Amino acid sequence: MANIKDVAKAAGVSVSTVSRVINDSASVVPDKRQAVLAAMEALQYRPNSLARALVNSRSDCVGLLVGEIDSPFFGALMAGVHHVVHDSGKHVIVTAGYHHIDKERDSIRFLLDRRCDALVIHSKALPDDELVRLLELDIPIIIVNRLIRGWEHRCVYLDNEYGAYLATRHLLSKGHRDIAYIGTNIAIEDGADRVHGYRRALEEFSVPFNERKVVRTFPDEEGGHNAMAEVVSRNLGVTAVFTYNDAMAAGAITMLQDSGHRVPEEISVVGFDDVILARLLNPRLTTIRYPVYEMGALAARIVMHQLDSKFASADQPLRFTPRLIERQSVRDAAPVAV
Amino acid sequence: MANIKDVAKAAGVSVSTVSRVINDSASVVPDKRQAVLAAMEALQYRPNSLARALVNSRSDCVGLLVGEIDSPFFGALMAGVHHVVHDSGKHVIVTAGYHHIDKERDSIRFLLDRRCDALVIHSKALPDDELVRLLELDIPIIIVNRLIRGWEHRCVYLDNEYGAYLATRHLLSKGHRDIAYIGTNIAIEDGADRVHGYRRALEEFSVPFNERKVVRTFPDEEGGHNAMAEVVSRNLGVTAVFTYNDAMAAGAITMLQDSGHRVPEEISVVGFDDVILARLLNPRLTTIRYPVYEMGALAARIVMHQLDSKFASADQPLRFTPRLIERQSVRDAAPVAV
DNA sequence: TTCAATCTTGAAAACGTTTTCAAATGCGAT
DNA sequence: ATCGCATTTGAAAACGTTTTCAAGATTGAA
Repeated sequence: MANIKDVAKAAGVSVSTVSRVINDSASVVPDKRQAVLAAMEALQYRPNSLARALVNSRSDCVGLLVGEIDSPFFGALMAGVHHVVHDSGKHVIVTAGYHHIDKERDSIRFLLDRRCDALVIHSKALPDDELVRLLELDIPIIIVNRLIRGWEHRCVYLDNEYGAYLATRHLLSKGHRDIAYIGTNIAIEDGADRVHGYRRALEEFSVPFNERKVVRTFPDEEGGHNAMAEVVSRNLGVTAVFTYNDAMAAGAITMLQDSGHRVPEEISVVGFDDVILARLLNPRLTTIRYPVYEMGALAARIVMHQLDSKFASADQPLRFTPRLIERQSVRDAAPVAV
Repeated sequence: MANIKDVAKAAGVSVSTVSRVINDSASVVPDKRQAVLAAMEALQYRPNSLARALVNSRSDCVGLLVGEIDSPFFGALMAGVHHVVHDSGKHVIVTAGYHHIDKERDSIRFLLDRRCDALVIHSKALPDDELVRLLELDIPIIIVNRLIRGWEHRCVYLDNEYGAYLATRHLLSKGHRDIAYIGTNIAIEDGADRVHGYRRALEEFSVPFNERKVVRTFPDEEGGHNAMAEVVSRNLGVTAVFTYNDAMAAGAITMLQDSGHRVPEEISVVGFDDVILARLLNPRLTTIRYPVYEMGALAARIVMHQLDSKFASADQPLRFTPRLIERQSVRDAAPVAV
């Protein structure tokens, strides 16, 4: 592949001149400029971005760490980040941590080694202090979907407690009193927050919390399915279920329908996230809207602005408030229960 | 951030020695090695991968171009590629083309400029000759989900015609004779192939092809919804629908259910792709399995092997055969029709 | 103790850019 | 023609690595 020297030689000028026309960083007389342009075209020359990044110490890349690449939730996060970064003429490098501490660490190392100009990080597994050490680096970094005490200004997050509270309160207001919670078995903050929200709503309605009504499994469809089976087998007289995410809700619904229970006639279900899936399920899922696309976009806008104040600053609160999306998976509490 | 010189200074050795311990490319006496290791640790040194890539002319990155980042189909493709590339200790850089010619071109440029060692490309918009020009470059490149004449050995693709044939034949074998096809309005090879498969099955059953029974819209849920509405409004006595992909099938089903039609009792539906969604729809969607994860993994294995024959070669045919997945969205043709 | 063979080491060149700096050129005014 | 000034140019250094090469140190045998 042709390099800048080849172009210089072909155009009969020095490499400096070629560099100048590439970046038009200084004036070059018209005929030389033409010669350079022609040579670049003829040789199909493309500047080596690695060399360029090396000398500029700027790679024009924003690194993004997500949980999985293959998930609607992270898909929306990636899309939000991609969108604003591309609009700024920069690029995104995505890596996935699969909620595993070593993989998350490796991924962040990779992004740093690649000399990304800024980072947007979604980490579930890394401990706070390790993230803080990152934040102390002098590159723009935003943490998404997690709140680190003392670093609120660097975190774009959702009020998970309130989301769970909303969901549970909705069920309670429909007359449900025996509400199961299907949670994640990954030890992660938002998991704990959601349990808190669930408990707070219960308390508000003077419904005693019953540990047996909460089941924790892996937060995917299968996990939801298994958890639901477990709840049913416990025979707790449950009339409603609130799940950690929509995928688990989907699994729970499938399990219920397969075992002859009608949703929502017998059992109401509320999910969390409002991924595309939620609208397509049958019954359409009542859920908590998690504006993850917007949060990704905001995180990206913030780092872009920190990188270069020519990019619009995002004067928005970093804390997002979830919202209840009522669809068709909730009914008034029925006498029949499981 | 500390560089190799700082480490050398701190350890009291030359940069060459540091480099040697980093890569253990040559022997270094134990005490110096220890000193270097200690200095690296103390300075939190991480080699600059850009500089490294520059001199090695090897970036340890595989570039991947997909259609959208936020889609279950491409999610599976990315996951497949990610998986094998990571297992080989290399990294993936993903870009999205959004089925737009300029964006696809830019994305590929970006990956090439970044000096990716190899490329896996899913392109809908770029013309054949432009892709051929890429294939002629001397870096490993595999084209996914598209067949370029004369370059079969560089394309990992699905027999789309056969998939559509299978779907249509399934419907015909269940007694359906008035079968609508909801296709994509994007001018792309696989779109045309699927129409062919649909027509071939029709011919085989001596059912005349009726252009009015095919509606083309944007290949997403909304497109499917609109297309279905259009089909219904045409009053063609249709008893079954075959759609270009599962998202369109979801949209079509939603439209039918909202307008009081029962699926599959009145209308049968068959999708294409078998994304996660298909299993979760109600009724669960009968569809054509598109093994996109496997195809991504195969493409990745091939380029990895071309890069370095120490990676296992993938002795597999590059052409994948779709398979019918029977679930619950198809019934025998009913007398009532729309 | 000496010599050759082997190990270990550091200086310097290379990768492909951008940028600084000083030299060369062009131009208008005298 | 000459001077001064602004414009345009190229050589060289820099970015952070790896690698080649030759020199220096060490070892073992004679």
